[in-house]
Amino acid sequence: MREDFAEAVYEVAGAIPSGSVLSYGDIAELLETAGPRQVGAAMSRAVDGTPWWRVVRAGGLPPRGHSARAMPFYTAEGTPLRFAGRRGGTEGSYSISMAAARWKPTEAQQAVLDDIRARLAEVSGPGTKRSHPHDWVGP
DNA sequence: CTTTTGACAGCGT
DNA sequence: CACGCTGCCAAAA
Repeated sequence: MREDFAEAVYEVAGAIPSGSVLSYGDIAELLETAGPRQVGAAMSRAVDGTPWWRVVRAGGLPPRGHSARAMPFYTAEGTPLRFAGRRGGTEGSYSISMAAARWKPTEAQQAVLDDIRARLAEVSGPGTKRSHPHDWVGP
């Protein structure tokens, strides 16, 4: 049943509740497949309707080249932000308070995420997987 | 098959 | 705090 990596990423993104966020790395870790860059690559091709602004960089910075477009969503959803300088209105430079905004899934939500991961792993199950005998670190 | 390419992460300067 | 470098890993060329 062919679950694309990108598909899995979109499902996870869609599972993030309003007002919360996950980092690219978080999602990569969740899926136990690939790394942050693949998640970013997938998000860049996300279809309209995907809550892309809820997937941010580890440091709390919004997706490259999309900070301005993301801002309204954060203010609307009440996502905890921090502003540079916090002196007057230096807007344009802001970031998300990861400590406060980072999504902490409940058990039920975690189960859903696990399911997504499992379906993704199904693709590279026994048989289709080819080990990498290449990277042995040798004595 | 090899090479290039990212909406990244982490550390050093 | 702002760059710059290196590591990363799957997909596309």
